[in-house]
Amino acid sequence: MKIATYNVNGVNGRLDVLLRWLEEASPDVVCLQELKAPDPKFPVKAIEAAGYGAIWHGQKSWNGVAILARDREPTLTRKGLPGDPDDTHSRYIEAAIDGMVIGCLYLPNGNPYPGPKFEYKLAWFDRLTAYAAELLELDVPVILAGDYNVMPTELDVYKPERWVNDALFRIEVKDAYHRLLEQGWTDALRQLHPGDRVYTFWDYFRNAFARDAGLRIDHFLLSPHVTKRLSAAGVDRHVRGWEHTSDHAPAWIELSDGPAEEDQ
DNA sequence: ATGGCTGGACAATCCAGA
Repeated sequence: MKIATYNVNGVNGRLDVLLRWLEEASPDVVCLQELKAPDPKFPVKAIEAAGYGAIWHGQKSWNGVAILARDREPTLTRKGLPGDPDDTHSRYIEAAIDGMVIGCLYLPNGNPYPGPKFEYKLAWFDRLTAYAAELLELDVPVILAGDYNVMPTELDVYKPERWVNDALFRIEVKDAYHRLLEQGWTDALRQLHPGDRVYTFWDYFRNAFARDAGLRIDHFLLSPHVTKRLSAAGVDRHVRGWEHTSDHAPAWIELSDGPAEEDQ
């Protein structure tokens, strides 16, 4: 089973790129971020024509998350992160698929630091961490996938010294990420590629992709049940080289078959 | 170090992204 996460940076503006990648990569489940579209503008017909069922949580202009599942309908289990009823951003959606809980998240960028956007990022992170603890208590397979807007270590940044005061690399944010991991989650890509530079984002400026001036900010966090099944992880970085593409590339993991086989 | 690029909402620039 192949599960992907992709910050598509505009689901309508880049629909051609999304469909091309779906056709090529054929993931079973896809977590999308940055739809940049309100609910009625989600391109559900094109996605269904490509063979995917979908649930989505959109918003005008910004944010927006969705979960796609090949040849089936994801079962919606949650829209929006608990902990703040006044939060209007569409940044979390969750589904039950194949006996797993799959949370798709778009953590706030938080720039500029310092400021209210940075404070919102930290508060959102705290809410995610509190909710993640509840998910672990369920003792079922859970995947929290998406754009975390944090480079966890220096290995995840092309030039760490340039980013020390950026909201994606501030110590408060890295600490929050590590506190989340300490609950018992596994960073799937880092688990299988402990020493490699594997980026998921290259900005549009200064020819960043050609220079490989990238960041690793899209992550899969796996609960213990899922970690046991992790067989591969990677990034479809060539997609970042396509015309009219997102500034992120799709990242993916592969899982071996479910608990029945694992117990043999 | 900074400014560079891109899309969306608008109908000229501004905002947000990372």
